[in-house]
Amino acid sequence: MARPQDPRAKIELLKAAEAVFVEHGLDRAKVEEITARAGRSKGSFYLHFASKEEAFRQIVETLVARLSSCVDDPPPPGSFDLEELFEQQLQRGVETFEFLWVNRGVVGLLLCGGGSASFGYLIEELEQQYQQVIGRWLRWGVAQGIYRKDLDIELISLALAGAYDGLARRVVRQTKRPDLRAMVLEMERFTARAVGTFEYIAQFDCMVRNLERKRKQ
Amino acid sequence: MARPQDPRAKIELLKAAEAVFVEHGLDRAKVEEITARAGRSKGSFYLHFASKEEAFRQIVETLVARLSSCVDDPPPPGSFDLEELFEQQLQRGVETFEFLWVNRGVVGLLLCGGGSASFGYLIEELEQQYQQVIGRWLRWGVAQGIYRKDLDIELISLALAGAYDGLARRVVRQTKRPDLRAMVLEMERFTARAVGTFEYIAQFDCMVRNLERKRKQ
Amino acid sequence: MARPQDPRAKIELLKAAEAVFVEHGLDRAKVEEITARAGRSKGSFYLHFASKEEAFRQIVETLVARLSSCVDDPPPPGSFDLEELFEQQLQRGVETFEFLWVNRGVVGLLLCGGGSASFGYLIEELEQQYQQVIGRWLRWGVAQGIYRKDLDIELISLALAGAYDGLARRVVRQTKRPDLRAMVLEMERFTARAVGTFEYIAQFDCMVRNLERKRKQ
Amino acid sequence: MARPQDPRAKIELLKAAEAVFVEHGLDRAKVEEITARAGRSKGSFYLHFASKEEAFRQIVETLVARLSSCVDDPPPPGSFDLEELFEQQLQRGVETFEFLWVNRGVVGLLLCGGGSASFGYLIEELEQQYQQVIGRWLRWGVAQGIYRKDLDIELISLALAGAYDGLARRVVRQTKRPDLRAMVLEMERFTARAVGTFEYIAQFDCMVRNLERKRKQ
DNA sequence: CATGAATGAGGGTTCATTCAT
DNA sequence: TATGAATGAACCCTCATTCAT
Repeated sequence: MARPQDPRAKIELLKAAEAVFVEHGLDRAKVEEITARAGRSKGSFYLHFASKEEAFRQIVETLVARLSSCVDDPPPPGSFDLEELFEQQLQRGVETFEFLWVNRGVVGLLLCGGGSASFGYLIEELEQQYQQVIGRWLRWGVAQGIYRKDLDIELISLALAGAYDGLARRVVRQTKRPDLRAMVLEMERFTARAVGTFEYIAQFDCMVRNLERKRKQ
Repeated sequence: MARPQDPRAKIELLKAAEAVFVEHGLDRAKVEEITARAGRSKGSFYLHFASKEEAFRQIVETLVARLSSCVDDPPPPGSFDLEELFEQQLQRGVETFEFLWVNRGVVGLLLCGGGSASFGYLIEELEQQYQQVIGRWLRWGVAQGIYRKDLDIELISLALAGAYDGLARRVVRQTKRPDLRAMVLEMERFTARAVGTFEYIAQFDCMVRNLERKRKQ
Repeated sequence: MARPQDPRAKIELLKAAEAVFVEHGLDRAKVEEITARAGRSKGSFYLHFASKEEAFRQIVETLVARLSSCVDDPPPPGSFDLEELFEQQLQRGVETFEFLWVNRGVVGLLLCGGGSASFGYLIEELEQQYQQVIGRWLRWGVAQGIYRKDLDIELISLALAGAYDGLARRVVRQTKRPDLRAMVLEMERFTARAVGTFEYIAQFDCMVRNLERKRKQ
Repeated sequence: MARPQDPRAKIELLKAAEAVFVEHGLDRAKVEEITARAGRSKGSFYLHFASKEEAFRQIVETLVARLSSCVDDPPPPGSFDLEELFEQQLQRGVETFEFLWVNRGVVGLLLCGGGSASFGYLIEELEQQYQQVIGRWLRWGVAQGIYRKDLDIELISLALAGAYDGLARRVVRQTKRPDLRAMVLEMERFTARAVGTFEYIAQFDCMVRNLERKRKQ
């Protein structure tokens, strides 16, 4: 019977908070600016968040959780269709980068130490997780015979994680939407050449040509 | 403001400031903690720096300037000894990463958005600069016939800059000094495979073998 | 503001308010805690009280009013039965202390400056009133020839009011119900000795013995 | 070499704080008002006190400590000059009440629950301590044969402590300095009559007369 | 009338910066 | 020049009160 809670309130506050955090970082963001942008009173902020940090945490943790689910482990050993798998991974990659692009504000924040010294651990964990998945793919590729046997997995996964990481940083910094598909494809090609056997490189180029042909139809 | 007499004062303050900035970020760093660590008075800080931000700027700009000089453009067209050049670049890369390692505190700060939303432009400029140099090397390599002709220079330079960037981030985060030389060599190998012609890749492996042989003597 | 319908509401709110005020004092008591304890909405509080202070005032003023009626003036000059009078006063005193004990929460609050600097006047007035009644009894006793003629009424009434006051403070602070009758009786004995003539003291002891004999039957 | 700390600062702040706390109680006192009255900046308050509560605690604990030392235990068994002892105790009492009068602001605050629900324990402890000392004097007096043997020490000490307590409350509330000596003397007389044997009461009156005679010379 | 979401004034505390010594 | 005491603007958060439903 009481005034029903405005369902847009929290969403608008989160949106405003996101914008302000992106603009100023956690420490310089003012709760008052957040609420002003959301067109609400200062007090309303505390109806939805226990503190400024709490709102920040909510924003970045949500993002991290979604980014965390953006990578697949390699399939279990057994028969599989390489071309299909490649297409899947490419699709996955594009989706991920699209997600990054759409959320480039907060992602930028997150990649920059979380806007505050105290949230760096989040991105560190995420990057470590990514690097480990890459490591597993590398080992899988070696086992499949498509990647070179002499890879220093530790170093290469570091470099590859770094390459994707750096790419992500650059994407979120753009002002115009880049051709994300081309970008991911190029990264795949890049990776294939860096770690693939000569045979696989040829096979890879062939897969890419097939893919492009399909798309044009 | 006249130059103060005691030259150690500023150095000690900078050292302390660096440590405190690294630990807490610009916004949460307290001038008092800086001066306390430097064993100086709070007032002395303002004899050397106009403000907290100014000290921060000095620290990061100095670092950026030195990092900025860590890359060489490719040599002008004409004859050159590829092996010597490779060795030079390798050497350069190791030195750069050693510098990063030694200054890993501030570099980490810098890579994390400068510890505050307002210094991100510094690292952005630096990364852009690196990417451009990489782009020039790529074009040079293509012109030399050692890199593949079908490279999307824009994308590849982005990816490579990202890879080095990501590697740097991971290095400065380590607690134990990694084998930097192996790391740089691996990155070179990685790059060579990613962008080199098949011929060059073979030549590259050969160069690496020669190099290792020399080192052992 | 029309009288609200639900009469239990106000009672429950007053009970809850009393508890919360006793626990935290006026300033630190939160309206929300009061309504939560009363199982009502925050808004309902303002249907019954104009403000938090108003509720507080209502609680303490009610108490003060009832405490105010706990003392009798001495009887008019003329004949009277001293033993009966003594018994009446003793009874009255016990009832008063029982009332204090039952309401020890709010009484404690009231005696402690009203939980806030702004309600001290209430207790001051009450204590002054008590002191004056005591003064009248003293004068009456002197006139009756049962109290010593050389009493400094002003001072003695001050001391006696203080003694009862202090006793009240101690009673409301107990966790177990003390023997209130013994307490009041002791105070009466104490008073009798302090202000009575030697004759009256003997008479008093006799009255007490009679009383105790009656009670045992 | 730096600006020396103004030695009056803390004292002035304490004085101002005392006044403001007395006026409004802990919760309603504003740090800003304290510093304004002390003619200082708001920040200066925090150079001397960790928090508003801390300043409050300092003020009341100091007072309690001094009040705590205002009572003497009875002398050890053995011979002693009763008149001298009486004179000493009278003197002691007068000094105590003079101290209360001089500090009537804070004492009033203290007696009113410490101005906040959370400091009540201080006065409770103090009052308990006083009551115990009174109990020891009573036992001593009984042992000396000057107090009646049938005293309910527990109750009487409660009543006496209450009487002094109530007196103190009334004293600190006065606007004009009362005749403290007369007051204490009357309390002594009051006590003597309440608990003394008939013999002692006579002796007491005699001591008082001697004392008054001495004073007039 | 009853509800509880929304409001926003208010105040404690921090800390960069100034400045008297 | 060097010091560190003093300053006061800034800002988070609380909570009494209002009011739309």
